[in-house]
Amino acid sequence: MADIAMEVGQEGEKEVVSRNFIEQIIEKDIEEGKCKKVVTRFPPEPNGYLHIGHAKSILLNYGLAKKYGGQFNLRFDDTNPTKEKIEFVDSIKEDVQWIGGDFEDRLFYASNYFDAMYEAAVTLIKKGKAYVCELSAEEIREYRGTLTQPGKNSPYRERSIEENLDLFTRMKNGEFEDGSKVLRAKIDMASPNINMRDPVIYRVAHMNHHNTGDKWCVYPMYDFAHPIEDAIEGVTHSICTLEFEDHRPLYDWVVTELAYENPPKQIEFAKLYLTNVITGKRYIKKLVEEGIVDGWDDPRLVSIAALRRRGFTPESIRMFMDLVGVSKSNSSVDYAMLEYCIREDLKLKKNRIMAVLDPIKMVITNYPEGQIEYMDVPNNQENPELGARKVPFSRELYIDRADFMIEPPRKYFRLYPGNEVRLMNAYFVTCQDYITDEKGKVTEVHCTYDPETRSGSGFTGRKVKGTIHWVNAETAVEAEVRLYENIVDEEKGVYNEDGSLNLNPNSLTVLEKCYIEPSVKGAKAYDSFQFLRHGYFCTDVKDSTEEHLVFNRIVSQKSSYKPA
RNA sequence: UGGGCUAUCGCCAAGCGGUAAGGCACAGGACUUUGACUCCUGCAUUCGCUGGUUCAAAUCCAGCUAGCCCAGCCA
Repeated sequence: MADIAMEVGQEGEKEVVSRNFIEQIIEKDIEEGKCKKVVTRFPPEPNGYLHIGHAKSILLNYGLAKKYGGQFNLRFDDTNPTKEKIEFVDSIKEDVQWIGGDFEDRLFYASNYFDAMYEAAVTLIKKGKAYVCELSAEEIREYRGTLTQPGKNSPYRERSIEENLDLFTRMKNGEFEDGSKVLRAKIDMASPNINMRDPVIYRVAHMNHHNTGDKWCVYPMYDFAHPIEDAIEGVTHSICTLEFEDHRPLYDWVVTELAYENPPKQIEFAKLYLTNVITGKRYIKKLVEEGIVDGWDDPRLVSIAALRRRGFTPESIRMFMDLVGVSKSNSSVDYAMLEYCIREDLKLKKNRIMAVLDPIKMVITNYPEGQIEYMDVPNNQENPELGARKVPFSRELYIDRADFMIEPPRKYFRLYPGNEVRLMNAYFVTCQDYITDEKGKVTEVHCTYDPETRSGSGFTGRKVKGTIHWVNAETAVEAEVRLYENIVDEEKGVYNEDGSLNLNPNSLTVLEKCYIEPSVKGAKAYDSFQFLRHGYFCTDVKDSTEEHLVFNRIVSQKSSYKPA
């Protein structure tokens, strides 16, 4: 999103270039010589899979580094072993790369800086700026005061430097139990900003760390660790979300007390919220853990893995982030904007095939029995570069139930008795008759075709208003189609107030006996394409086989047909 | 009188004292071998509210109002 919104008008017109507020800050820093080379980073904690909200952060940070010729790092902020797993670091690496956050060889771990952080803590103690506190967690909370009342000093606040050094060393050496002692920064218990009321900066946790194993039993807290991580890597602009604004004074306190030469600067921006979906790692996590969805990449989610499985492209997500922009106001972007981006990206890029979701048989009564001809069908009508294919056509076809009506409403111009339509890429057909079962459900439609109207023949004798999809009955491939919808909508939310689940009952619809063109049989051809007359974009998923295909619906195109 | 932040069209979002960009959505129309796509057209006399400064204010000042965040030994 760094190369966002640049519109150059006609010659002579003024050029409109807009920059987001972070770019303005960076450009000012560069101008003033405060920053020679821009360094940004994406610092996830490996405690879950990435979702679309993270994509905004990744692309923002990456885009900024790229725009200003700087560098972008991926760094795991793994300072709390209780929540982190190697499974998550692997998935995060993959997702960051997939989305286009190219960190080259700069993959870092906060846990690799534990030695430096420990030394930094010792430095603080020696400066008289940190002390070992033996208050319990509850007591610390009580001493902290409230939002409206100041806190009071810990009785351990005035220990000697020597004693603090000794105690901290022994904390590191494993002499104390979890929770018995913490190291605190000595700042101001009366600060109106609660984060400055002698925050805990190191805690004891006897636990195996996914990267450092059993080497440590003391771990730094985020507020202390993060600025150090940034400073070590030479990060110039440490971009994070709005809820960390109150932490900035502490961030600055740490880099100041530790006297880093070119201290990084924290800048906050608003998280991405999307209508109609569940963002928020903890909710996604809950759905996964409770088995409500079939994993982190369930297509009903908006994790990056799920978006990938649904057929969203990295390009479409990048375009989306460009359109969304960056600001400091909490906002919720309309899901329609994401849909627009995937339509825009796929429409010239992917094959468009014919398929019927709910088949009814069509018999062309004046077409010779046993004859098959192969129609030339462009893979994408708007992009000849994608080539063409041969699609078999014969006397018996399947069309979609929605494309035929016995008694059409006004302005319906697909098939109905007496009406003529085009079978896409084939002939004009006119409905002569239809057959229903005992319940009145249509089972067969009988038509006649006009040989002169073959597609590509140049026939201009008359026009039809409707064009419908079809599939040759004998050679069609049967498929199972799974239509996925986002798991919640905006109003209801995933969970009710009492904690019960509020699952969208239509979040997954399985359609059996759908028919797909035979010419695209074979899994590769199904990698994301436009599907059906109104153009669902689909992609195959892991269980595709020769005769049985599974699709995820990504998004439907707009349809301007509205029955009366 | 805790502190911090935000407020411009249904949804995002430019704008940074000189008289409201753009995109999505929506609504008309043209075109059409996908009712798609494409192409035209329309869509904020007004910038949360109220005052003030100024020749001129969405932009500066003051006071309100609304929303979000903060009292983890999470990040």
